[in-house]
Amino acid sequence: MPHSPANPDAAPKQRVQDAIRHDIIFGTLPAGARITEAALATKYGISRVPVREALHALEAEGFVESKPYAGSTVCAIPVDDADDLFAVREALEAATARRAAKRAAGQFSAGAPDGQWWKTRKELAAILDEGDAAIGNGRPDLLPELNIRFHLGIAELSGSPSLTALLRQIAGKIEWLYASDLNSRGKQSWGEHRTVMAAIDAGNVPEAEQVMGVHVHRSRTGYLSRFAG
Amino acid sequence: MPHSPANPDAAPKQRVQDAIRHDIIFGTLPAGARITEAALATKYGISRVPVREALHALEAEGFVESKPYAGSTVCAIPVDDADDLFAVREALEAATARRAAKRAAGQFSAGAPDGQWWKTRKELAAILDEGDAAIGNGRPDLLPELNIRFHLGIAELSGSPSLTALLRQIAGKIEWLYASDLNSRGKQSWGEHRTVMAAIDAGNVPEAEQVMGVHVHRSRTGYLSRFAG
DNA sequence: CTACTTGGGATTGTATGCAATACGTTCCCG
DNA sequence: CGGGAACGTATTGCATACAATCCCAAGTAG
Repeated sequence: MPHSPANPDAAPKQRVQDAIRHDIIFGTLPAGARITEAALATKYGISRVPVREALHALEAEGFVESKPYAGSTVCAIPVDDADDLFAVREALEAATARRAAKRAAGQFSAGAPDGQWWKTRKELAAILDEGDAAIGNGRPDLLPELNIRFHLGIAELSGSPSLTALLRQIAGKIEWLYASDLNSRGKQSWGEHRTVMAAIDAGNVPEAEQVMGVHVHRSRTGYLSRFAG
Repeated sequence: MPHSPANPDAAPKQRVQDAIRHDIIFGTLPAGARITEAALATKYGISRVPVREALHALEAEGFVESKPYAGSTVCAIPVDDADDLFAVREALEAATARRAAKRAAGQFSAGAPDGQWWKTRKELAAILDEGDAAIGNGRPDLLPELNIRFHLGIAELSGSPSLTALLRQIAGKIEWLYASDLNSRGKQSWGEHRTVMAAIDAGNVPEAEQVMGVHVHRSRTGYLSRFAG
């Protein structure tokens, strides 16, 4: 959902925003490339206004940099920040997992079922199944996208928009890093997701926090060892 | 700079963005309040377009929530997220301080002085002096603003736009929390800033990280004890 | 030859008008 | 009297037009 390749019938602004981000993450738009609103407007057959809003949103996400009256350029891949980004992500996702477990306990027991919560929980179940199917069908290339959706889903379950927004921002950068690398830890990492989900469903707060922390930490060391060698 | 009260000769978009954020942080716009572009446009005597962009930026910052074709409302104060936000901030600022110290070592020794770096370093010195003066003159109310500028300045010194953007997002929320509370730990907390600065200037990487971590941690426990206790 | 000014062209920022969508209200039918 | 569907209003989303700003290059004075 967040960084899907293309949703033809979405709002124009969202469409071009996703398209540009995709082009940046996968290298079609290299770092330092100049971007002009007019060019994108003609390219996508829309006016400058939605393009402009998409660019500003991407600036907030950290993919492009704009200077007033001067134009926008593509930011550099934050490869030097990888270690620190993972460290922050560790603290952040430990918090989302802990809070998700806390809320889960309330959802399963008490008498005020939250429709949104159950919807997200169902989506997560579907994501896990899709991932397993992707592995079974020899399509591990689908895992990165599913991976991000899983982690954002957990953040949704935490019920904290603040934390979700922060994770969304970090996840974008991490997706960028992984796209430059070719993801590999895939299968083993994916299997750990069910452990996280189980801890949350059980309402086991400390275990949820700990398991998620270990999961993210492994992802971090995996990436760093692959990249820095 | 980031959340200044009002800069009359700034761009309209930036001006209304700061004004609205100020109104939200200091309670003029209460949580749940409906916001319409047209009303703000008349209020500030400008067109709907810059207002619209300001609102979208504030949505990315987590202060307002917008639904397509339905309008925007002021978000709730993230008081339940305080603990987690401080935890993430601890990891984040430990990273910025560490990287700032690492870069400082390079700046003082080697032969490639970075103009931007020195400019930020000078601004930080001015901020520290302003804070001392504010305390001396019995104006501790100026400290929260200076406090944020100091921490964002350290992030600038780290040379990482990713980390700076993340801190900016978190700092906005924390400023919001502190505004609902009335800041108190002020004076002692401010004094710790010179310790952080000294560690960075010395290029003492582990000490910079550790001192900043303790500083933020004290701020966290101080807030939580005041609020929950 | 250098430094400063002064144009032109390109690009973003803002204003206005129109189209698309959501929400509340009312009216009709059961 | 209750429920659901059509409708009107309010509000956002997009398109077009214009103004403000910046960058760069050419030209001129010293």
